[in-house]
Amino acid sequence: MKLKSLMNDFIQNYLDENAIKFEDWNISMNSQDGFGDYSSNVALKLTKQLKQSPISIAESIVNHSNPFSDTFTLSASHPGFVNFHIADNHYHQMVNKINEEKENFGKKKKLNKSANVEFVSCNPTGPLTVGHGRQAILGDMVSNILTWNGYDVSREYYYNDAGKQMRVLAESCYAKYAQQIGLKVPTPENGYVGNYLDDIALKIIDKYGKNLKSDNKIFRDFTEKEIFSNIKNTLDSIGIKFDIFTKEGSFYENGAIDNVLKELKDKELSYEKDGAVWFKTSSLGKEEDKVLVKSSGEPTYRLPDIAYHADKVDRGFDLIVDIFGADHIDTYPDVILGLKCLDKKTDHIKVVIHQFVTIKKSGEIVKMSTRKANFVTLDELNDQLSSDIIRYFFIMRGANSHLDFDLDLAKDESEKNPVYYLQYANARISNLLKRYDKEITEKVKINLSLLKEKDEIALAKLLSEFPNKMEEVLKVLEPRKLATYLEEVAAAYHKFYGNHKVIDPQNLDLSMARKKLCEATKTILMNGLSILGISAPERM
RNA sequence: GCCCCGGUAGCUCAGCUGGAUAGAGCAACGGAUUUCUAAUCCGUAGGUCACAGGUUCAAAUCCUGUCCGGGGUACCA
Repeated sequence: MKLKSLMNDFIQNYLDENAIKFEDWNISMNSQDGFGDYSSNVALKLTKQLKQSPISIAESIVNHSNPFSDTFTLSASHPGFVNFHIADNHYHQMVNKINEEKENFGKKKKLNKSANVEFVSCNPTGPLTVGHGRQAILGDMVSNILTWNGYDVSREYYYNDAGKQMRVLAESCYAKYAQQIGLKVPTPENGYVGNYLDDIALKIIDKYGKNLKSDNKIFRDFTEKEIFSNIKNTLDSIGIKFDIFTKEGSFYENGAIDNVLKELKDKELSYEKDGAVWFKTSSLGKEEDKVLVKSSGEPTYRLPDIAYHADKVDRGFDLIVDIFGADHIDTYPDVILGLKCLDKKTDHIKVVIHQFVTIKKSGEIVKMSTRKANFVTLDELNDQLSSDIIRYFFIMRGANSHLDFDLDLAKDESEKNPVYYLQYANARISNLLKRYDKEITEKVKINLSLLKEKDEIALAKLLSEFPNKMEEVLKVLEPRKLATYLEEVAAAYHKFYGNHKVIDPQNLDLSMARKKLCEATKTILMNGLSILGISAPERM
């Protein structure tokens, strides 16, 4: 039944019968018509091996007997393509299949494989910014993509509540506290200055009074708790929940970090110099060695990260995905290298890197600096925009491209806003289906072979591609690709809708066939949108 | 200096595991509205795919170099 495998079988048959050994061909969908639905480059690729012109090879293939003539016919075209013309009947069957399988169409059965997706992983030193937002949305959608493809997915948030940054945070919070009660305590150098700390300081005064000393644990613990609960609320409001929160501190407590150090030392992959412990990365193909433990005795981020990843590998996941910002581009290879040194498996670790986000407001780019509290928080976006819009805008660009978040466009509730294009297609269908049931009450047998118009076949063809598309999306872990596909589906539907009347009491059979096509379209849109975590309203 | 990402229509970007005439949205212009929801559709116009070499039957796509933009390059995370 799978179209691609039939086409591949056809070519394979030809090769086998002519005793040709060859594997390196592909079959791709044609977006423009004129050359059939799919084409293969097999003849072009065989030119050298067979020492014949590509077009004559293509003609020979095309004239070979075709056991799948119910599904496709063939043609050859210059300079040597083998074209597959798919029978409408195939697409009719696909529409039928979509309608039978509904929300399971294109969905993979459980693989019995586990996947772990780590994302956000931001230390509780301040509110989430739009930069984290991109990562949060990306990670959530990647998780959904894996679930859809049969993985058991756990979403993990890794953070450090014990490091230097947290100490600075506590000092900054004390400074705010002291300032609130009239003491002249300066904000620490490189400290945090955001307004959110004022709120927290006030809460501390409320709850614990004005007599706390600067070294009171409350400043650290209370602040962390407050900020972390805000982070969770923010994530919650855009529909993101984590299964596991892992603290960096636990790897100190359970000795994992000491073990890493010991093992590297035993393998002579680390050494001491200037009071610090160095990772001998230069002997592993890197340009220079990296510090694992500072001369102060504190580890760099590298060491716990290695221990943490070793732990993830040991937990036995079949797939480990790390979603990182562009600032990790240079650093994650060190972690992978560390794992290899510990003889850990690493080829099942996939790293998704995304570029940074800027906010565009009134046509101008808002420059952001985290420490100076000159940033746009995710909450601010949340206050102004629906989670659908936020989700959609964060994947409007591929992860590897810089993202200008156009606030004015996002707020625009007109047709200029591309997110509505998808939702509108679904709303149109919903309304039409309701209307159909009101206007046509006669029972009619379903006969999809009445779908012959170009717009109908083009739409059905696109819908049939959904499972292939999801496989592609799985390979690259790139939600944008799915969004692009859904835009194509919506466009094909709007076009069909504009050119053809679905409800026609004069032609009940055709009405029914078209209704079925609409239902299939709705299924695809809803399946796709659910993976993106975007709602599919019935009315707009 | 080194590393990563980007440079495609006036603007924002798809396309990039090489394939046949490079796509979409916005903006511009012209049409469709007694509508199955016009948040839509149809049409016109708009391109040396940054530049230069190379590989190939075939390059926006791969390789090398150059230019421009963004980011990274800590005993910060």
